[in-house]
Formats: sequence, structure tokens, C-alpha cells
Amino acid sequence: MGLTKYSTEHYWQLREKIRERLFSHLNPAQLEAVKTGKGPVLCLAGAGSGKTMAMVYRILHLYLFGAEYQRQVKPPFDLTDDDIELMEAWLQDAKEGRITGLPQRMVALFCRNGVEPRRILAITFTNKAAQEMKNRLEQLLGETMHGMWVMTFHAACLRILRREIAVLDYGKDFSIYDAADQLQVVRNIVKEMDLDEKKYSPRMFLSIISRFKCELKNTEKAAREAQGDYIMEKAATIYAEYCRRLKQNNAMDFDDLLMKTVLLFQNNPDILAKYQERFQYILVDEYQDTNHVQYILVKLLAARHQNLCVVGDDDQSIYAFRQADIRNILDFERDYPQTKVIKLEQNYRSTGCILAAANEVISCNKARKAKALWTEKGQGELLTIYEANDEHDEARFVCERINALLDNGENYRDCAVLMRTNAQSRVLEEWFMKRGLPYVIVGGHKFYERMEIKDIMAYLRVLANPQESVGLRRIINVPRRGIGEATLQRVEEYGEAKGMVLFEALWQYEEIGLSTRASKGIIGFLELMEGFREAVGKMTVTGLTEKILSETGYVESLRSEKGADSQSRLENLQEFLSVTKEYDEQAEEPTLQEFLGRTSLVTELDGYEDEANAVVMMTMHMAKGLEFPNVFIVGMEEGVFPHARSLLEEKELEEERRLCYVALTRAKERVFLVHARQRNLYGRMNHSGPSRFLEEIPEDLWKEYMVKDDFFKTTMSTSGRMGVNGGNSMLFSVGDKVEHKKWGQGVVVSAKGEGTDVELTIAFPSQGIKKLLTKYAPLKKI
DNA sequence: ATCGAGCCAATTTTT
DNA sequence: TTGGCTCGAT
Repeated sequence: MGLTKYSTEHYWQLREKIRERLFSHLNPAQLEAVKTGKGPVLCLAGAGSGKTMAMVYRILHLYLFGAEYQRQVKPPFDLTDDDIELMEAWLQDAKEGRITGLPQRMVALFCRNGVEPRRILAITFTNKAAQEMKNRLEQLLGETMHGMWVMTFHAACLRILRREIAVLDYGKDFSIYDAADQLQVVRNIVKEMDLDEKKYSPRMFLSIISRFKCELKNTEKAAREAQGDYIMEKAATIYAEYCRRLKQNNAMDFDDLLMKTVLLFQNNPDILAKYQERFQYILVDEYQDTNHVQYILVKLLAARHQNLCVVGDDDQSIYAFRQADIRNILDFERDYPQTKVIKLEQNYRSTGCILAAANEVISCNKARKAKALWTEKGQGELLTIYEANDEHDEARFVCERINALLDNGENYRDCAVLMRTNAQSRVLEEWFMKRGLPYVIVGGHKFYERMEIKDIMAYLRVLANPQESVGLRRIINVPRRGIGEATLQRVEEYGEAKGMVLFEALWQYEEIGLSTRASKGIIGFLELMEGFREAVGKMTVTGLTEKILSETGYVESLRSEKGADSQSRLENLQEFLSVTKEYDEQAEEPTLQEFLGRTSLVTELDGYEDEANAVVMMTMHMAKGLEFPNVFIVGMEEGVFPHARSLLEEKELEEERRLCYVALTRAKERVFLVHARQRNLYGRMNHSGPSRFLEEIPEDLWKEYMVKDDFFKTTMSTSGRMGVNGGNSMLFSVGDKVEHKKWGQGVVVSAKGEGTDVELTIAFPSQGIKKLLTKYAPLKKI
């Protein structure tokens, strides 16, 4: 061991060469973002400018080479000739274009002069982004960076809160309420206050409450500021009651996770200091989307070391309605005077025409940081604008152009249809089905929002946290066990009077004096729950879930229901069980609590990519961060896009314009913009002119598409063919031979229903006749 | 307790 | 036009 042939100087030279080589494919701006490890960095990353790559490489650089690269006096003590040879060989390979990952040994040597992973915190908004970052780092390193936190704001806060639960006035098994749970609580309050639900919608109050929390307003402050404004006074009252109930339920909503973490830090300087010391290097993705709490949270954590790198694009801020505050990014330099501003303006995604159009549109906004994307790509094709007769003609046009693209060698999955609102998808879907074009809708209703999933989750939640009444209320009579609304009201009233939560009050069923039937139901329920309670901790989450599903009779009651609906619910439950199984197997120390925490912070978006080859339809909001060779933007009319609700306020209009910018910059090769002369909205025919955004695109960047074919060819024909999209995006017609995952081969006997909910009747020779929803069933055409 | 008719409102939604 | 929700009849 020890060095023989080589000088220490040689080691440092090699290391430097390797470092240069590793980052050699980055452009100068990206490189600067990567190498500026110390101090505040504002990285303005335009659309398609290689932002994720810059972040990933920045972390890699910190890990391997530290924040301030410098030659050390001594090489690692255990450096050997073999190591030197390894480094030389790697360099040789790299020169010949064979960079794959880094050899373990090299990583091990280098990282001794780097930043410890546990000092790094990388925050994203979505699980998907966090996962992607982790994956790419893993790919480069061939190992995971243990101790580093790469996660969403909410996940990070949840972890901190659970760790610091001791100083929090909360039980350690607190539940996390999602939007539906929140709404339920507000609705109950509004009802009890005898407010007219029509005039004072719970939704509105909920959004005001969310704003209070995001602005870190406590109930007193909210009440003080509300004085004189009737609605706000009511809102403040509801806010106070809402907080009280969540507290009583030992529950937090999404906003609480952030707000309580900030409060925790503000009230406990020692705890804050601990995390400041731990996270010496902080990265924040999509900084333009941060709201006030998130802003403060980051500010607190970064205050000590100021090694804060935020990445974002003010032009892509499209979540103001979720309290995202664009000032956070616009004023970053003011907040951190030492800031180094780095602009990533080279775009690697779109053609010149697309980029020019996007630049022109966004330049109409006033509140923005000046920047101009450029590309080395050629001009590419002109954008296409089509004036459709109506929404059907619009959909027809999209189908037709996609078919043309297909003849051109493009794939379905290379095409995306972007719209302003979800409702616009209906007509498009109809036409896609008729034309036999496979498509997927991204977004829409989510797995964890399905009734059966919410039910089983509610059981699990209540078992983890019996104080939790919203979940309890949900499942107490599911499946039916004769505990009706009237009974519940009485139990609740009793509980309220005695200061008990619902679950405690239930135990007092004798005191309350209920009907025999109700009592029997409650006893049955309590006995069941007792059985489950004993199983918590002794069984795996999967085991517990199965126990609940069978002993409550949930599965049985679904089975006895006929129809495709209950069938798909059973399948969803099966899917849920595979989620629990995966968790049980993969988690280091599986617990019910952790499982719940994890799943409540998960959404669907995390992986539509695996889907089959199909056209992707989604809202423009959902498209952020994605890219497609061909992008269709439909509904380019005043009132639709920009949306009618945004026309009054300049601010909102600018947000719509940013949305347009986001939509345009999704495209790599081609953009098709469609507006309709008339459109059926809410059952009424509407005539609106072309979107102002169309007028903002210079004429030399687009061409108008003219109809060549006969109008009658474009009207919908009612053929017997009934197509459907599916998880697999397949189309089925009567007579098709199909293969089902479980039941094997069969023949489609009939198809009925509309939209995505087409129910197929399929004859399986071995299993008999089954009714299935294509949407959910694991079916394949053969 | 449960189901169906009728009424009303109607963006976007990373967690 | 749709879907979500309330209220009234079984």
C-alpha cells in the first residue's frame, strides 16, 4: 500500500482533469451554477435550459469536490498505484467518449474532500422531480447518497415535525388531512354556524383559510384584520374553529406541515440551529412557485450558512392561485445581497420559431426579469394556426393532424394536446375514440381520491390515530351497519358536551340511550376496531389491510354489487394491496404511521411515462416540466384561454400569459394552435374571437391551416365502433378478441356507455361473462 | 336509512 | 352540458 511511482502532485492533476471532464458537456452558465458552491445563487433557468441537469451536477460537484474546489496538501492516505491507474483509465475512456458512471473507488476517494451528503438539502415541489433527481444522481454515482435529503417541501417538513414531535403540542401519530378532509371540516362548521352554504361556500372559506396559513397568520391576527369586513369576519371565525378541530383530531393539513415547521423553528432557536447546522447546502427547485411560508422556511434554514441555490423561472410561475408568490424570485437579490445571478438562456428543446413565438408572447408581460431564450437549433417549421368551426371541428382537426404526423413517422406518444380546463377534454375524447386514436389523460381523478381507496385509508388512519374524526365518520357506516346520520348526530352532541372526540363518545353508547339497532351497530363496529387495533404493529400493513377488508365485509359487499363499477373498485383495492406490499417489502422499518405519511404526500403524476404509446391529453398546468415533439393547444379563444375569470385583473392575465408561455415551450418540433369560431359552453353556444395570445405571435412565425376536405367528412359519423382509452390506451370494439390479465382470452360481446366510462361485456370461455370497465381492466387486444 | 328527482354552479390544483 | 349536492319520498 501507499504510493510508489506517482507523486501526490500527479493525483491532484488527475483529479482536476477528471473534474473538468465530468462537467465538460455543460455550457458556461450551467458550469457556473454547478461550481459556485458557496453563497446565495439565483439561477434563472428558462424553459428547456437544462435546469435539472444543472441541479444534479451541482449536487454531484458538492459531493465529490466540495463547495470551493481547491488542491489539498495531501492526497487520501490510502491512495495506491492501482487508484492512479484507475483514474488514468477512466480519463482515457472518457476521452474516447465512454463516460458511464464513476467507479466506486474513485467516488470513495474524491468524496473525502467533498461535502457530506447529510449537509445537503434539495427541495422540490413534486415527488416526481425529487425522484428524478435521485435517480440521476444514482446513475452517475452508482450508489445512493445516504443522508442527503432530496424531497418535497411537505415531505421534508413532515419528517422534521415527526422528529421534533416532543416539543410540539401534537400527538406523534397525527394524521394528514387532504383537500377533501379539509373541506369536510369546513363544511361541518359552516353548517353548524347556520350560514347559507350557497352564499358562503365552504370552498371559498377553505381557500381563505389556506391563505391565512400560507401567510403565517394566526387566528388572532386574522380576526383583527378582518374587522369590518363581514365575510372576512366569518372566515376568521371559521378559521379559528377549523384550527381547533384539527388540533382536537390530532390532524394537520398540507399547509400545517409547512406552517407548523416554521413556527417550530421560530419558537425553538435551538432546534432551528440544529437544522441550520445540518443543512449547510440548500437547493430549491421551481423557486418561482414558492409561497410565503415556503419562502420563510427556506430563509430560516439558509440564514446561517447562506449557501442557498434557488432555481426557477419567473416566466413559468403559474400557481399564484395556490398562493405562489412571484416576488420571492423577483426579490431574491434584495433578500440576499451577495447573490450571484446565473441565467440559463440556452434552450435545448425547441426550434427557433417556437422559441421566438414564446419569447414574443411572454415579452408582453410587465412583471418579469428580462431574459431571452436562444437556441442553436434551426428555425424549424412555422407554427400552425387553425380556425375551427366549433369544438367538434377543432377535435377533428387535431385527430387529422395527428394522423398526418403518424404517416410522417411520429409516434402517438410524441403528440400532446394541451387545454386550459379539464372540461375541454370531453369532445376531444369522443373524436379520439371515433377515430381510433389511443390517448391517455394525465391528471383527472386520482387513485388516492377514489372512494374505495379513501375508505380503506380512512380505516388505517383511524387505527393509527383514533382521535381523528373525519376519517372515523367516513367509515363508521361503511359498509352499512345501521349507524345513520341521526345516531351520529346524537353521539357527536354527547361527545361535544363531554369534551370527547367521536371515538371516545362511541364507547359511551349506553349512556347516550340509542336505539337497539344503532347500539348493535356501534358495538359491532367497536369490536371490529378493537380487533384491528390489536393487530397494528403485529401485522404488516398488507396484513392489516387484508384483515380490515375481509372482516368488515367491505370486499364482500362490493362483490355482491354487480356492474363494472364495483368490479373496478375491487381491482383498485387489489392495486392498493400491491402498494402496501411494496411498502412492506421495501421500507426499512415498516410502520402504519410511516406508510400513511408517505401515501398522503403522494400523487399520481409520478410516472405516466410508463404508459403505452398514446397521445397525451392534459391541462397546460399539468404539462409544466414535460416536453413533446408535437404540441396541440386547443381552445385559443378569449374567455377560454385566457380564461374569462382572469380578464378583469391584469395580474391574472399575466399569469394566463405565462401559462401560454409554458404551453408553447413544451414543444420541441411543432406547435398547432386551434381556435373555434363558436363553441358550446355549459350547454350554450358561444362566439368568441381568437385569443389575444395568438395576436401576440408575429405573423412571420405562423401559417394558417386551410381545410381541404369536404365538410361532411368532418362531421361525426355514428358507426358501431365503440372505442375506449384505457390504462393501456387500447380501443375495443364488439367482436374484438381480448386478453385479460387474470381471466385469459375472451371476446367483446357488447360495449355501452360514453366518455371514458365504457362498459364492456366480455365472454371468457373458461370464466363466463364479465362486465368490465376498459378504463381500469387489465385488457389487451389480441 | 336509502334512493332518486331536481337544483345550481361551472379555472387551473405540484402537496 | 355535466356533476355534485340537498331534500323529500319510500
